[in-house]
Amino acid sequence: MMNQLADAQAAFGSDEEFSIRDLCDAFDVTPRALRFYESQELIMPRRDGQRRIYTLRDRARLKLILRGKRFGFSLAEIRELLNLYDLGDGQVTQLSLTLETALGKLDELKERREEITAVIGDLENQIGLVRNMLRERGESQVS
Amino acid sequence: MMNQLADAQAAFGSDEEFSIRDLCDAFDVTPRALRFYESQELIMPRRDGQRRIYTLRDRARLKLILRGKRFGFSLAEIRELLNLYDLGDGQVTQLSLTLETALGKLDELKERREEITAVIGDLENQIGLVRNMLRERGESQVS
DNA sequence: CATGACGCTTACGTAAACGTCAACTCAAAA
DNA sequence: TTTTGAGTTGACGTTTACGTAAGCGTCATG
Repeated sequence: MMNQLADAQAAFGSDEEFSIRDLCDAFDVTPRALRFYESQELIMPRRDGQRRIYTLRDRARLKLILRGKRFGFSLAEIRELLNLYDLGDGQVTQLSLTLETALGKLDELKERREEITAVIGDLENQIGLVRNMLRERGESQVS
Repeated sequence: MMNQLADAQAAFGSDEEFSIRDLCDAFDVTPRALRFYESQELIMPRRDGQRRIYTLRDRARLKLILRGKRFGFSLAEIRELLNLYDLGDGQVTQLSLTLETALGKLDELKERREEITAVIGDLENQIGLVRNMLRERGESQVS
């Protein structure tokens, strides 16, 4: 029947807390993956007894994890990136050192963006070529 | 920067050839990796007896392979991309079908570029925050 | 009360992308 | 001619990022 009642506790507690399933559904990942990220110290949800409780902050971290993966970063590298974002939370240790790391990562990211731009350009050229071939042969059936 | 197609076509009529070591040194990969890519049909150098001989076209393909990897594409996906570039070489089969695939990949690439731009923006914000914290605390001791 | 549905941990399995090592070929150098 | 150096083919090992199955606890509903 009303499976939503299962969310009753979360509803009472707060609007900003999520079960493992909530996050899985929201980001299309498996519980196994989330537990694995936790074992790798990428997310650290608090516990209600055994059960994991995720906050909005955990959500944001997960978002970054999945983004990082799409760019070919390893989970270890992603953990580094995540640590950079933690600075806003009040941690002050070795701030300037971390700043260096951040600037490095920033350069890396910008270089990657240039690369992807180059690939996009090449691919657009190729597509132009193919379109010409189709036109010349009068076989153009695609927009 | 010249695009990959230009590189590949320059190979036409040219007699520039490379050993496996040449390519390894040029792109900082191991022979094992190149042989593996070959087993996955990403590069197909011709043989002089047993030995592999790579052309400029193979070089261009390798460049694309390594780029693709940096963006988290699997070798299987990269093979698809490479096949798109092969069209310039005279293959005409199922042109319009391939065009569809190419357009799809193009969208995917553009979306990734937007994502990476977002990440860059976030990181720049974080860096700004850290710089402020350093300034306010007057603890900026490391360059 | 029992039966799922969901979650937990522990542990082994797996696919991708190579690394590593052994054993061989083959041509050039010593 | 022996050695050396570069290249080759298996075959097995390794790391990453999970999948999968076993076995258990916990509720909420039939």
